[in-house]
Parts: sequence; C-alpha cells; structure tokens
Amino acid sequence: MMKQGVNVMPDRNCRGRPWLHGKFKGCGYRLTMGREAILGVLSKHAGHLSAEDIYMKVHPGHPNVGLTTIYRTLDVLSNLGLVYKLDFGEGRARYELAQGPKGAHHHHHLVCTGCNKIIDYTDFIDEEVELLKETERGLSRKYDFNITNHIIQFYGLCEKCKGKK
Amino acid sequence: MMKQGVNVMPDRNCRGRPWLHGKFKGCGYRLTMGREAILGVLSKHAGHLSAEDIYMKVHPGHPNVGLTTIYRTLDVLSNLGLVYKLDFGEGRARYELAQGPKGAHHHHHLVCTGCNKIIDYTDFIDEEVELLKETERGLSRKYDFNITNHIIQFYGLCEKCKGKK
DNA sequence: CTGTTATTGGAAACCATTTTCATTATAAAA
DNA sequence: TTTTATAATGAAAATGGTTTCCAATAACAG
Ligand SMILES: [Mn+2]
Ligand SMILES: [Mn+2]
Ligand SMILES: [Zn+2]
Ligand SMILES: [Zn+2]
Repeated sequence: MMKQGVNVMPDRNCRGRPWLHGKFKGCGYRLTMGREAILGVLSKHAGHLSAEDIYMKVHPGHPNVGLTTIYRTLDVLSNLGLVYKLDFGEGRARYELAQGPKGAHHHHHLVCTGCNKIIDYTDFIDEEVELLKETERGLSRKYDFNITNHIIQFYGLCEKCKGKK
Repeated sequence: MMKQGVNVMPDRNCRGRPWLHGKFKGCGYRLTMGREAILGVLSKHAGHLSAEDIYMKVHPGHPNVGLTTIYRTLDVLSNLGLVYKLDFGEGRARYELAQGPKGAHHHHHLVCTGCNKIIDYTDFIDEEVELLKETERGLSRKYDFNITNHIIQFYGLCEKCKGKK
C-alpha cells in the first residue's frame, strides 16, 4: 500500500543499500519494483532462500511479481556478484546476499543430511584462508588455471539428527 | 556376446572387482547383467560420467538396459559408498567410482567454467588433509556435528578458456 | 527345476528452471 | 510533462534431468 514506488529523491537518500542501486543503474539495468522487493527480502532474511521461498515472501506485498521475475532477478544479481547461488544437493538452488548490509562476509557451510539444516561458519577461517590461498596458488601454477571461486561444504548429521538411527 | 552371464564359479574367481560382487550379494542385492555392465563402464572409464554417458556406453553391448536402470543402479552404488555422485553445477549429476580398481583415492576437483573441463587433483592433499581434519574436528566440537563428508571444488578458467574474452 | 520376489523397461509423471511472446513500465529525451 | 525506445514483465508452455508406476521378467535359494 505504500513505499512501492521507486525512490525519486536524489542519491544521498539511498541509505540502506546504496551499492545495489548503483550497481543496477551503473550496469544499465532498470531498478524496478519487483527487483527492489526481492532485494528487500534478501537483505531482511538471513540467507539460504530458494527462489520459491523468496517468491512467497515477496508475494503478499507484491502479488503481481511472478516467479519468473524472481529467477531472472536472481540471475542478474548473481552475475553482478551481489548474490551467491548455492547448491546443497536438494535439487533446488538457494541464494544469499554476497555481503549483508551489516557486513556479513565470505563463509563456508555445514549441511545436515538428516534435516537439511545449514550452518554458516567463519571459525577456523584464518587457517582455511591461508591454506586455500596456498592451494589456489599451487593449482593455478600447476594446471595453468585461473581460479576465481571455490566451494567448501561439510556434510554430516546435526546434534538432533545424530541421535536418530 | 560373451561374459554376460553371472559368474557361477566360486568366490576366488572374482579377480577384478571382488568387493563389488561381495557388497552386492552381502547386502541382498541381486547381481544382474545390467548392473555388471554399469560397473564395467564405471571401472573402465575415468570418472565424471553422467547417467546418460553411462547409458550410451552400456547400450551397444546391452541394448535392453534402460536409462531407468542406470539411475537405479547408480543410486544403489552411491548408497553402498562404492560410487560418488558429483555435482559440478551443470544441471546433471556425474558419477565416479569411489575407488578405482588400481587404487585411485579421494581427491578434489578443479572445474573450468568456460568449457566444463574437470581436473582431479591430489597435489597439495597433504596440507589439505591436515587442515581438513583440524577443521572438521573444530566444527564437530563447536556445532556438535557428526561430519561424514565434504565437498571441495575450485572454479575458474582453464588454460584454453582464459585466453578468450 | 520351481517359487518367491527383487529387478526391469517403457511410458508417464515430476518439478525446478527456462523460454516464448505479447504487454507494460522504466528512464532518457524532447 | 509528454514522448519514445526498449528493458522488463507475467502467464503459459517448453525443457530436461530424474522419479515413479506397473505389468512383465529374471535372479537365486531351496
Ligand atoms: Mn551461508
Ligand atoms: Mn574426480
Ligand atoms: Zn539435522
Ligand atoms: Zn576451459
């Protein structure tokens, strides 16, 4: 019912997510109502949302935004590097903001194969980062590869699921 | 047109893949023609085969084995831990023998996002294994998780693809 | 061999994601 | 503000890997 229009005021009013606006405009993308709604959902809720999760959260306030637009927008965001597309082997992709407004950073995942619970972890990241850099350097040299990205996921059973047989 | 029947001789004759036979029988699975053919393809060709890849390799010798059986058998093998089901983000699963007959071991993957080339690497695995163990121990304790598995993949451009703009 | 039942092939179903295309809305120009 | 070019959209249909169904078949214990 309100705040559905594009923000018409000058740039200094872009508190909240200035970079998103900038990226969009700067790359020739139009900042639409649907896209703003999707960005809103992504920044409001902690990550790991599926396209349909996002659709269902956007829908109440924007019943005219279709699932197709969710997919298309996530694709754009993903290509812009603003969103990570994640695969936890469930047969559907999940998405999370590359950097939360309050500065969430790169992290890896712990996935429970029992209940699909997903834990973000940044612990041990110091040692990991060190070895990762070393490994990437070695692999790049050895295989003449230009490494841009990596996936590290640990699978197992969470404290609840490890009890059940 | 030969060796299509189940091996009727006693167990010492199971040269080649004794464990596979043993696992199958031991778990109550029947060792069928189709399953043997699939195992044959998996052990003959280096990993990273899709279900359809396998189907096409099995088909000439066994035109009566359907794609459905390929999927079902891969599922069984995967649950028995004899085969790894891999996902390189192509929208289809790929499979590789957990342990090749000549003793191929656990390894990680380097994936080219340009041409989908996949490189197995075991280099640097000493340091990786060390850190992995340490990380797993820490994560297990901190999150009360029972870690059974991990995925580590590096993405980038291979020497051929990094040239193209 | 025979009987039990795990396994099979083929067709249909499934289901997340993509494509198509006519319509609409954004943002720049006038 | 009005006009204009075209990026973006929604709905429906298509796609494509994987699963499910089910009647027919084959593995193998006895
Ligand atoms: Mn996360
Ligand atoms: Mn491999
Ligand atoms: Zn769990
Ligand atoms: Zn390549």
